[in-house]
Amino acid sequence: MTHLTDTEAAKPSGQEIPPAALARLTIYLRVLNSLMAAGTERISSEQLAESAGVSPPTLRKDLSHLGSFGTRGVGYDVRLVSQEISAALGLMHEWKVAIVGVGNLGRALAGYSGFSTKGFGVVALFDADPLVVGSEVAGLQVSPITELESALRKTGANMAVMAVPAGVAQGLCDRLVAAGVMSILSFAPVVLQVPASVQLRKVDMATELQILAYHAQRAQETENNSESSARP
Amino acid sequence: MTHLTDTEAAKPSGQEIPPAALARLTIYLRVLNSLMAAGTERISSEQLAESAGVSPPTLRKDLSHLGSFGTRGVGYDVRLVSQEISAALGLMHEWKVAIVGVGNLGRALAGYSGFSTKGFGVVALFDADPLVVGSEVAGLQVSPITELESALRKTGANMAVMAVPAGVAQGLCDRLVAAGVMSILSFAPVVLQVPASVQLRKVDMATELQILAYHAQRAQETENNSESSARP
DNA sequence: TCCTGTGAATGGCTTCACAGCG
DNA sequence: CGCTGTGAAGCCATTCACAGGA
Repeated sequence: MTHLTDTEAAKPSGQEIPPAALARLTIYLRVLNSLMAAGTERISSEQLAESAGVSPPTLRKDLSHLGSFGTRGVGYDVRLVSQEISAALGLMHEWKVAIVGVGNLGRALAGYSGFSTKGFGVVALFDADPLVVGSEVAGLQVSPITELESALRKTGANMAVMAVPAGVAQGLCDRLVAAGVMSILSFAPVVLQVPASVQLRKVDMATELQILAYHAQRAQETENNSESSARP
Repeated sequence: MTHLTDTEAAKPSGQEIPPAALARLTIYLRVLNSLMAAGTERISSEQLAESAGVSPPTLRKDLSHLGSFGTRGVGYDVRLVSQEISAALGLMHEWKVAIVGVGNLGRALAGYSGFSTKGFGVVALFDADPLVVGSEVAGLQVSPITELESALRKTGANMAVMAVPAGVAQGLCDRLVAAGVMSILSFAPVVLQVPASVQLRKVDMATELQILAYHAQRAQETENNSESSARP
């Protein structure tokens, strides 16, 4: 009753992939690609699951969201599964990415080799600093932030990565949205408000470290407790 | 029946905080700290929830994991809640962080101002490149990777951030674990294998972009379908 | 009366065991 | 016979509506 989009009901292409499964699919894709580079042609769910750090049933269930393309009694064709995941994730054509903010982080992102090999191409760089504007980074000339809208249109960028200070993030984010960018990845340590139609993802190092600190503290407390409370 | 650790059942201090709630708590903390800097002393769950981008019930439930320190009919004391979250996350004492890999990314991380103000201090930098070793980054001298173990011991680092190429990540990770580091944040685009006792978190830009691509593709397909399918 | 705190219900993810096909 | 594919069950977390106190 919930999904009315099935025209044939043969392949689950209209189904939405659960977020947790989606994140894992990207991991499988990476493992498969490195297997392919190493010349491996076939792999079982058990081996692939171990390489990806998940349980075999989880792996099979995740792949089943895309369809059934394994060979029973044998395993998976590495190239085929890689291709199917790529297709499901929308990586068959290249996405054009603009990087906003060319500090150390922006430079690191611009030079990230994983970009070009995996369906993403950096097409524009922006910065507000006059000393940085005009310089060449990773083969691209840095544009002034004043030209954001025009350069986005000219390059046809449809994704943006924000590597800017917290204070200016929301303003730039609004400009990106107004310019028609529907997918944004932000490294700025602030909560950004965007319309529901825009996909926003956040990478936040402070959050990650704080989560680690929480677990580390818990581990220490448990240790202390088991020291002092020698009693079942 | 599940939790047998309650000695008094008054304050939920022995309870484990659900992962999703934990991640949100770090966001609340950031919002609260910026409110505090702005001089705000009180805030309602509704306002705080909006600033953090969550629903009010979610916020209240999350905070209830730490105890009850709001005033009914009034709201929350900004400073108090900030302090409680900090205590729960283990941020009352400073964690000593070593950064492994001083490329553009490592440099960006070393210079990240959020570190010092929020319970984390960078105490050591490592790199394999002889050209980088010995140089000063963010007020610290870069040590050669050969001195990893000795420098970790000397500085008392108990957390590590890895900003290294995929190929060398597992080897360095093993060395960190062997040296007693129990909390690792990795930016390397590979699946790292660690003992269950070690907390490993991963930040993966490729994964984030791929997830964005998936949603962007879905949005496009939906758009196309509603165009062409006037009626099957 | 207001806003917080929480118990109950919903929904989704993971796990399991078995069916299905090469 | 081996390994994949999947339906069903169990479990966990989030969500909601209401109770509870200042």
